[in-house]
Amino acid sequence: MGRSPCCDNRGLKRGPWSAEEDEALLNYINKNNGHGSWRSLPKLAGLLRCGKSCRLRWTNYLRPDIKRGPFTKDEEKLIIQLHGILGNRWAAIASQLPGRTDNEIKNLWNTHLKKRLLLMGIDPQTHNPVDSNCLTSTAPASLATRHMAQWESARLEAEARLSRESSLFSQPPEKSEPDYFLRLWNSEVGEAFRNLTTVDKSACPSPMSQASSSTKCGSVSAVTIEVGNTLTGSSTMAGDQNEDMEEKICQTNTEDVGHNICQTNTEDVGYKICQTNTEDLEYKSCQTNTEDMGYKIFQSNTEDVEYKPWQLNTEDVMAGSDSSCSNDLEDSSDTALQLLLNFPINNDMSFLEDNVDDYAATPARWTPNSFICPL
DNA sequence: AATGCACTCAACCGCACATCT
DNA sequence: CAGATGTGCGGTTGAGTGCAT
Repeated sequence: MGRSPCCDNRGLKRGPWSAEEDEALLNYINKNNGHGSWRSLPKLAGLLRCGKSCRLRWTNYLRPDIKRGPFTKDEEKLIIQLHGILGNRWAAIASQLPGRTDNEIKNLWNTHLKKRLLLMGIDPQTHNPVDSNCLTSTAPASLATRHMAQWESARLEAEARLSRESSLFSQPPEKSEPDYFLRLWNSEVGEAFRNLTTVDKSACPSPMSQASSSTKCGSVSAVTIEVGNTLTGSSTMAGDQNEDMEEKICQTNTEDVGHNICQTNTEDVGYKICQTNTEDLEYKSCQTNTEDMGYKIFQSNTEDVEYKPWQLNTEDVMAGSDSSCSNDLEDSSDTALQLLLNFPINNDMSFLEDNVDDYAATPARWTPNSFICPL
C-alpha cells in the first residue's frame, strides 16, 4: 500500500487471512476467555501477524456476535440519522447497530448511502442541501431543501439547548456532544421514547414516515409527548418542581402535524419551532426556568393510552438504573436526541425504499408529492 | 475471449487517547 | 508528571469481482 508499516512487522504476514489463521485466532481467544493483550496474542496464538491485524480480524470478522448479511432499510435509515448527528464517528454509530461493525458501516456509507444522499441533492457530510448549482437535473431539489432545512432546524434547536443547558451543570458534556446524544439515546428516557415510538408504530409506521403514510393513520387524532424528569446536574438542586420547565411535542393529527416545544428561562430565552402541517412549518420552543427542570413523557391517542416514565425526585433517579446514575446530564436534555432522530417529521427517507437505479431510471416517479406520500 | 473500468470490502496505516510505570 | 505502552478510531488502499465494451 506504499506506506511504512505501523509497527515492526517485518517477517509478519499481511493481507487476507487464511482459514487456518482464523481458526488459530478463534481457538486462542476461546481458550483464554478473551484476547488479553493484543500485542502478545500473535506469539501466544502462533500467528505471524501483528496484534493490530489480529484485533481487526476479530472485531470485524470473527467476533461471534457479528451480524452477517445485507443491511436492512431500517438500519440504513438509522445510519443516516445517526450520521446526521454524529458525523463520521463510525464506532459510535456502530454501537447503535448491534452486530454491525464500524468498518462495515463506513463502507456502506461510502459506497451506497453517500451516493444516495447526493442524488437526493443532500450533502452527505453536512446533511444540508447542496448548492442548487450542483444539483442533478433529476433531483427533487426543493423537497430536499425543505426536508433538510427542517433537519437543520431541529439540529440547531437541539444544539442550542445543549449549549444552554450545559452551562447549568457542574460537569457539562463539553468533550463530546455526540457522546452526550448517545447517552441520551441510551438512557431510560431514550428507551422510553423508543418504546413510545414503537407503540405508536402500531397505529402509524414511524415518526419519520408519518407524513408519508398519513392516509393510513387517520385514527390517531392526537399524540402528545411530554418528557418528565426532575434530574438535575447537582444533587443539591431541588427536584420537585417539575412543572417549571416542560417540553411538549404535540401532533394534533396526521394531516396537520404540530410541535410545541416550550421552554422559558430566567433570561427569557425563547425558541419557536412549530410545524403546523407538512407544508407550513413553524416550531415553538420556550424554556420557563433554568433552575427547575422537569420533563414529562406521555402519549395520548384516541384510546387514551398514556405513558409516564416519570421520575419524581433526584433520589428516585439516583436509585434507578446505571444509565441514570452514570451521568446526570443524560436526562437533562432528553428531547435533544429525540428532536434529532424523530423531530423532523418531514425528513422522509422513503427514498431508501427505492434504489438509486430506479431513481435514475425513472425520475418522473420522484416528484415532491410522491416523495412525501409514496404509493 | 480479452481488456478496461467501476465497485465492494477486507485490511492497513497513522493518529489520538487511555492506561500503566 | 512524563514517557512508554496498549488500544480504538477514522481515513485510505488495493485485491478481488462483475460488468461493459
